[in-house]
Amino acid sequence: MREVAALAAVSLKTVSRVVNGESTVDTDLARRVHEAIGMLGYRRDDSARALRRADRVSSSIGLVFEDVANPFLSYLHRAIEDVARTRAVLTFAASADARPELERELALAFCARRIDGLIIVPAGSDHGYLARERDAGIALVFLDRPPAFLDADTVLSDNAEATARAIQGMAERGHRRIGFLCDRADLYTAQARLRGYRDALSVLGITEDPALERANLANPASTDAAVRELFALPDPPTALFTGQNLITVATLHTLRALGLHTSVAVIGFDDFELADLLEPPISVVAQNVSELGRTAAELLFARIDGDVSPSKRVVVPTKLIERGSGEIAP
Amino acid sequence: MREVAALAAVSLKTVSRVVNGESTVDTDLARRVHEAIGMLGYRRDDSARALRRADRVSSSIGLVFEDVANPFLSYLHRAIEDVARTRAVLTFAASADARPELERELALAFCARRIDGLIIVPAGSDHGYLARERDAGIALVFLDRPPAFLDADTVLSDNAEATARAIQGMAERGHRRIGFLCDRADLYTAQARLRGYRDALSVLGITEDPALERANLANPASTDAAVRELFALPDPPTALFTGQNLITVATLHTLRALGLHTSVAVIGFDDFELADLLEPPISVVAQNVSELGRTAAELLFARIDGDVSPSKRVVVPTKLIERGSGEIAP
DNA sequence: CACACCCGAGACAACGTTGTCTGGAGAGTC
DNA sequence: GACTCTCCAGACAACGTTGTCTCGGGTGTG
Repeated sequence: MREVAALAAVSLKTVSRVVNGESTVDTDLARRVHEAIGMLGYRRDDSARALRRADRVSSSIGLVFEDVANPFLSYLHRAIEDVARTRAVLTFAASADARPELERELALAFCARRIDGLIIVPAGSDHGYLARERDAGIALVFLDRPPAFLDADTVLSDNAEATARAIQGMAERGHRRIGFLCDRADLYTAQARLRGYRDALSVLGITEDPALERANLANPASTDAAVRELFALPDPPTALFTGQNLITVATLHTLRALGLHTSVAVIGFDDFELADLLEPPISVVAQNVSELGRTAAELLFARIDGDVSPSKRVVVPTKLIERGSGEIAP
Repeated sequence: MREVAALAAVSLKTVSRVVNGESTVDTDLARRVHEAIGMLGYRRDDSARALRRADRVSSSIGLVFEDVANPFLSYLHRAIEDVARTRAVLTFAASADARPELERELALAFCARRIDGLIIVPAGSDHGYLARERDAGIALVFLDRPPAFLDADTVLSDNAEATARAIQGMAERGHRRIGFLCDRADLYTAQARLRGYRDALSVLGITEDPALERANLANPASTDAAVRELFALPDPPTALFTGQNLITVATLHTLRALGLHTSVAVIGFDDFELADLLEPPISVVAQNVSELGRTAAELLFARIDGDVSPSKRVVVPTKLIERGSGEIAP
């Protein structure tokens, strides 16, 4: 910038004005500045700019996800980015691997770079540490799962209700032994979906069998083992509800290996690519991913724009898509 | 920071030293500073820090992709992030939608935030504008596709060779009319794979039929139309090669709709989730995604660490996975 | 005891930018 | 012609840090 000013024979401040498109600059000076910028390849340093500007806006937001490669989350990422782009805001993303201490580290690293806002799909069990960051002016939105020990905007799917409806549908088709497979039991989504499962059984007057509930299936191998154990039971399930996309996929592999894919009913939480081309086509509880992402981004930007109203909690409805696998009779 | 210094009754510089873990601070003063930090919730501003530090390192890198929600790219994202994390480097990501002007805008926006390096999966046809950024000290690596009008490290798959091998395999099984479906013809990957297709036909002595080559399939709808047109030909293909994961998936939908999924041979470029559970299981040319991402990240960090050797071009081998669909006889 | 040496703490300036204020030139008014 | 007003350009300080330099006090040595 100093070099540009020297070459154009103007002051630093005039360069700044030209770069920022201020109209109060003489046409001739502006031309000289533009020429100098072209010759030197000068580009404004946006981080220094954010440091100095009165509003401290960095035009960037951070995303803390479990894994950017999980299709559900990468679609969310994209949906959020689409909203951010309309405001010329860049998006940071980081994978916390469902490790609370890493989640915290990443969230704080984002804050230390003075992003304008943070969208978190939390795995941690205490987000109190973010209160200070929010007080420092960083907008916060929790997505897919609510925060713990912190009051902040939250966007969720209707996990329990949707699961309950799916279970009821299976029961209406005659299933009495419905297996339930889910993610780590300390995650809100796993808990909520398990609650929906239990509520439905209770309403239906079906006695819960703890042997049919398998949680903490954090990887394909543990899911595979769990499915095999379920079907090694003396009285195996006739239907399965899988509480997350990766678990659904792993379960399908195992059912195929066991030759049970056409005889056991399956409904999965989360839709996934090619579900309709499998044999049988897979029924799912589909989350409205773009709506989840869009809503979270819009809440975030409203806060960034100065909204100080009480925290909001938005529940985005899911949709049961019956493709065949969920409608298999016992 | 000023408040911390005042509360601990030390100078700003001492706070800085404590925060940065320098050992030349009196234990008692350090304790007072830590207490003050705890009481005030102070956190260092890493953007101001990067501005002032001699090495100008921001500990962040940028990724410009076509779409962070494309599974191939989101896995790449993850692979790169894994390397970055070992160095406590944060990862920005942005989707350029294969729009060259947006790609340029995003790349420059990253540079304006003074990231340490940039990994680009390019769609643009001229990256000369990045020469200045590289001269300004930003490391650059091109991934999946090479840069145009710019000399920079590049990591690629063996697109043409892998495609040619797949086509040869199909020909050895008796196929003479093999359709080729690919992405936008201005993308390097589409060109390279098309070249492999043509080279193989030429080696095999099969006359090219332009009617069997369909490029510019940028979305599922155009892919669907192209596949239907191929099978409306008087002499339709007996096999298809699909040059990209999204095109493969769209093609499978259409083949199923046409009832041709068990009679037409299909090999797709890029592996994808559930390919093995489809009927028939889908044969693919699988890219070594984690190796691609890891290699790109390692090249980038080598540059960031000061490597000034000539540009490297790394080709990562792919693997043909024969699952059934590619081995269907004509 | 005098001297050199070392070490820790603070003062100061600087990173690249922008908000604020001032000054001077030109135009407009009576 | 003197005054005011307007407008544009530049000087200066500041954003939150850290590199460099200086200074003072304690330690070790002859």
